[in-house]
Amino acid sequence: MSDRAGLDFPRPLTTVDVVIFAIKSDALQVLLVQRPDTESEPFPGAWALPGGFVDIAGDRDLEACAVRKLKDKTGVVSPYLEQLGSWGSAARDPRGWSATHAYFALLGEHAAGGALAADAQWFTIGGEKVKPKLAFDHAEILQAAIQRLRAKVEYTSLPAYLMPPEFTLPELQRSFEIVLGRPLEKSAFRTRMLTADLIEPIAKMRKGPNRPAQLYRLKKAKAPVFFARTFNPPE
Amino acid sequence: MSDRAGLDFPRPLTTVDVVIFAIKSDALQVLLVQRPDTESEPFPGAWALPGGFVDIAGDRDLEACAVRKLKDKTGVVSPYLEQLGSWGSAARDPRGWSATHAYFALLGEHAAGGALAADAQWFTIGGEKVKPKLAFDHAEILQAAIQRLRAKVEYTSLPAYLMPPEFTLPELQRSFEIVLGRPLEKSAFRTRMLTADLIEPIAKMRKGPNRPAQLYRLKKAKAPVFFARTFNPPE
DNA sequence: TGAATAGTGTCTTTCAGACAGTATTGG
DNA sequence: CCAATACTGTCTGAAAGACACTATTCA
Repeated sequence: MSDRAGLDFPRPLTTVDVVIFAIKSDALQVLLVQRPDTESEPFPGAWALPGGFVDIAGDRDLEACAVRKLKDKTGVVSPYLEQLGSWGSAARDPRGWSATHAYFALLGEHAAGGALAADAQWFTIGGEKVKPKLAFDHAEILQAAIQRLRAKVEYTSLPAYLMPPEFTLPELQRSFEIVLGRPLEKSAFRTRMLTADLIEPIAKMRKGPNRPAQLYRLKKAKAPVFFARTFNPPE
Repeated sequence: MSDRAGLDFPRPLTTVDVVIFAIKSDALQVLLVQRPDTESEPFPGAWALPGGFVDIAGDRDLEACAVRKLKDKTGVVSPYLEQLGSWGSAARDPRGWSATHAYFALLGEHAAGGALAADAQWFTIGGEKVKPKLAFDHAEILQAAIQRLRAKVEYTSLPAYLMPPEFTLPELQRSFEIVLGRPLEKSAFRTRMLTADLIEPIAKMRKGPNRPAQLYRLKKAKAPVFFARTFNPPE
């Protein structure tokens, strides 16, 4: 770098993309948007992660930009937003050297049911991907997000953010199991959750054709809890 | 985004910074570089993380850019390089909206002793920072790197990358303890490491004024090992 | 009363924590 | 033999795995 603020060299394109997860229909799903079907845009008509260019006039920082894009597509703000990583190379965008800052968000089932943007749609995750072929390197980013989510669910309380405001312990366990793709032991799960200072019972029960279940809610402004052991370490 | 590749809007500055850790003099240290003392540059004379602008002609991708900056300052390539996160905002660089992609690298004690660039120097880490006031938001990035390193050392084998090619188990344990800032139990440490399929004994011993210690080396091209429990979970 | 699901208890296993005890070198 | 450090063994405790058992609702 020379002196006198020599900033007249070409700069990469800078974008932010958000991997938005929710549990719908008893499955882990991700929100995708369809790219415009104009030939002048890269990947016309393809599905992609919600995202776009950083607006240096409007976005104060990267996270604000991610929140904006999330809000644009879902109308809600996520209870959990974490930076996933960044991907930048000469090849990932045909328009030139570009770098994207990827975030991942967890939405409660209630929030995921609201009014989506017209070009947005939920897709079920199968294994570590989704059926349609994704634009750019978004398949790779999505895979990283799924791996990160699965890894953290082994030893954190992240699935709590996928729940509606009131939920039962069996429902919470089901969310863990959906993300992990394997069953968990009921009693170990219960003691872990109840000793974690994460949730609190409310004076209501979930009724059904069987024994009612205690309803809980997340404790106020609760950051994710980290456990000292993973679940059920697959040998 | 309109059609016809309307890319003529202002782009953020894009940089890569690397937090380079090594153990020297029985302490965790980080490599910093001094910024040029010209008034036309931001933070003249201040210490900063090694880094700089992405060169869209020369750097194939972000990681290649990070490797280049690491090599420039230390002359070596790191056995471990992990993406840490990105920081981008209107305020962090007086020259305008900028985003940096931060990496962190672990260097073996041997590699950290080589010939540094003239403007580079090692600094001991105290707590979660370093004595000099850092340029930009680099104090925040350094703090995040230290927290990430400490957190991962609880349940991974990362300190193995801070070792020279041949080392004893007590030496490896000492590296864990330096990073964590607390002592570990000898026998639990040994069984954990030896069952991890991480290191292998070589036909040599480390001599001293006492019982010789078995020397080990990292197994070939070994990715970090994840343990199912943390050490010594602080209550 | 029985189906269904919620929730508890009990026994076992695994592995870290604590710490004592043995091993092997140089002086 | 002694100091010093490497290494092993043994007991304990905490939390998970497995799984049986009890509890409470509706039909």
